[in-house]
Amino acid sequence: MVVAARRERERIARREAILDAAQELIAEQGYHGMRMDGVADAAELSKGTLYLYFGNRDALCAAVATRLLDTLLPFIETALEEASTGLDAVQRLLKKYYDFTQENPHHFRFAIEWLGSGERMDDSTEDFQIYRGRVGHMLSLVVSSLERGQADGSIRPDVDPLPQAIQLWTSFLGVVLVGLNKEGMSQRIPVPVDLEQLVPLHLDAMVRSLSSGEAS
Amino acid sequence: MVVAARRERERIARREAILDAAQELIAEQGYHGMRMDGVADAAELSKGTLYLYFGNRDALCAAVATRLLDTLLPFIETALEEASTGLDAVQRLLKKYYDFTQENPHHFRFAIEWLGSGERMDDSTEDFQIYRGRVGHMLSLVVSSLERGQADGSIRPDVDPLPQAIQLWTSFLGVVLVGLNKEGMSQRIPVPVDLEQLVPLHLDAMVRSLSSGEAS
DNA sequence: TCAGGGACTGACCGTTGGTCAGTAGGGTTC
DNA sequence: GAACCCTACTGACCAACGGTCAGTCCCTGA
Repeated sequence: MVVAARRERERIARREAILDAAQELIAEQGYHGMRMDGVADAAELSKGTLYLYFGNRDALCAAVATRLLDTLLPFIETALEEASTGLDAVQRLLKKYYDFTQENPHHFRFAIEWLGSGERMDDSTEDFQIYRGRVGHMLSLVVSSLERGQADGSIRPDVDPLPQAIQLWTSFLGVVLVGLNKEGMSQRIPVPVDLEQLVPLHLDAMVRSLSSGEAS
Repeated sequence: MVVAARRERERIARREAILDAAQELIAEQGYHGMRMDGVADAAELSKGTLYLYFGNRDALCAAVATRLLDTLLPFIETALEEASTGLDAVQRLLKKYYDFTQENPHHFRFAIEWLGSGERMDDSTEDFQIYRGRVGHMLSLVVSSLERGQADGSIRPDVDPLPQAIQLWTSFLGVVLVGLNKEGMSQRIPVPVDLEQLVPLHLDAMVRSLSSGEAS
């Protein structure tokens, strides 16, 4: 059926239009500032229509997050190729992710909220499953970098790659979370400190703890 | 005026009653599940009255959080006294905080949400200022432990205590955040890993990166 | 020409944080 | 002890927002 194929194309195009509208609103207002009414207005659709394309608000957020994360992946893959050792690859990967959070702070906040949400956020929708898959892929890149480091001798052989990758990832999340709100945070954390140096400091700590001790 | 003194006592008692109600609801339902109507019902007051004692919902949450954090401090102080070295003190402190998050997961989620909230959460109220002060005190304990470690030689002398304390704290936040939802997280992170080992793994990494290399 | 159905609409609903005009009653003043 | 005042408290009300659904429009295929 030719009609069915055209319908499918139109459906995908409309979905993309909704995503465009949502992404722009999120970039302006953050995930919390993004309203379904606002997306409907921006996409020139009624609110009800949004729910024909996305299960609920969280699913729409997840779909936008997936889009954003997909723009990051090529950069990370390039960085991994350019790395001289596995340990170097881990550093470059985290650095690239950090740069990404600086450009897309709202995406990062969404990810953090999801991880901390307990049962509050409905992540059973298909769009969320897809996002989850992307996160899993990112983690697998950390794991393989650790394995690469053990193969080339730059990373301690007694490291267990999978749990260590999670440790690397999650500890990095906390550092970035605080480093992200440099302006507001200096009031939240009632101590005078330059948050700009936090990420390099953390990367240094991670490298020290992973390094086999061989000359780099 | 005797009357004024009694009024003041009554006011404090009522405030405590509201805090009791809120704290119980938070323990049951989490910070997000806590409703102002629910607190009013539980405290046998009208909702309007709550706003005579707390600037807004966030302020009430912060006041409960302050209460909880205050129960943690003595345990941490004891742990610091029992520590043999500064490096040991850092480990014990983080471990005690971790135990606290296991017992009070909702408090921890609130703290994370505050840190990541950007401008969303109104933390300008007096109750929030007080909470902020408590957080600052916790951080100062990490700083002094690092200094102690440099004095007794267990921690590298080239560590800068204040930024390093923030790095320790924030990286720990991320690890605990993920470790907290052990059940749900195993579906969020699409990788099979025992999240129970995450915190020890992270503590080990932190010790490796801080240690001066001297025998413990 | 007409029946079928997919896409879309927008008025409506429930929930919830926050507001404010009004009330009750103990304290103060004369 | 009467009149007044002031503090604490009330609860009906509002606006914002995620989500729903009966109804409409129009393309398609017979």
